Amino acid sequence: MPSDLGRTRRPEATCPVEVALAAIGGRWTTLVLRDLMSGPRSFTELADGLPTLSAKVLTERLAGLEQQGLVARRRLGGFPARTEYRLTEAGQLLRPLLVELYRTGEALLAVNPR
Amino acid sequence: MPSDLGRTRRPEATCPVEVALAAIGGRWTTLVLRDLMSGPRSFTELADGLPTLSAKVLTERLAGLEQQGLVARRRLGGFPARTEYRLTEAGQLLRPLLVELYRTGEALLAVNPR
DNA sequence: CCGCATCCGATTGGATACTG
DNA sequence: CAGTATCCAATCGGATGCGG
Repeated sequence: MPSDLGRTRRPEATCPVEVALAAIGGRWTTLVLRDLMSGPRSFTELADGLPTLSAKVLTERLAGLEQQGLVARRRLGGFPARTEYRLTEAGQLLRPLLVELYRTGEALLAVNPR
Repeated sequence: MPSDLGRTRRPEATCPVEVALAAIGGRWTTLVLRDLMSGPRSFTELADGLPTLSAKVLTERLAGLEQQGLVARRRLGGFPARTEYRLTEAGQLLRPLLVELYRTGEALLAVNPR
């Protein structure tokens, strides 16, 4: 955050903060990212780790992340078909942010427990 | 992020990550927080800094932040009435997260420019 | 100055059923 | 296994107008 405090007129897609928010935005997204942080996963493996997440939303999240260049899809032939999802180099950049989200949440809970 | 990778079944409100996301969630919220980071602001000062933000949404954001204990409201008597909003101690805890959001966004833009 | 009330269109996420 | 296709309820954010 340089010295442009208080100057932004509206949320712009090119603002770094907005870019980062877009990456982690949407329900379940941080959980999907967390699972991918520990290594490549197939569609079903991800779905199994998040049992109450519908296939539609998982598809949407993965498509969004792929479009942002954060996740790469790899179709593996054979039958049954398999698809492997893994974080790209760009996706790895999100790790410190997820850690900071966790850290901040813990600090908030310590101050103001529920 | 301890070793509970891949275990969460659904987004739970008590998860630290969800707590942090709730704090910064919603359009404009990070911009409102950024303006408050540099000191107390009145309703109109905040609105002037974010000209395309409707009063309704600003009210909603401030009410939400207040309910989470991140922002404190102080009514100043006199006429016209004045209300001062400032970050609480808990709200100050969000500063490193905002910095990290900015940092991460910059890094993403460097890898994958728009 | 500081909001609240109301309405409304758009987006979101969940449920369900079906396909290559 | 890995999705797509619909449909639907709920939420969200923007616009406008009024009131303390």
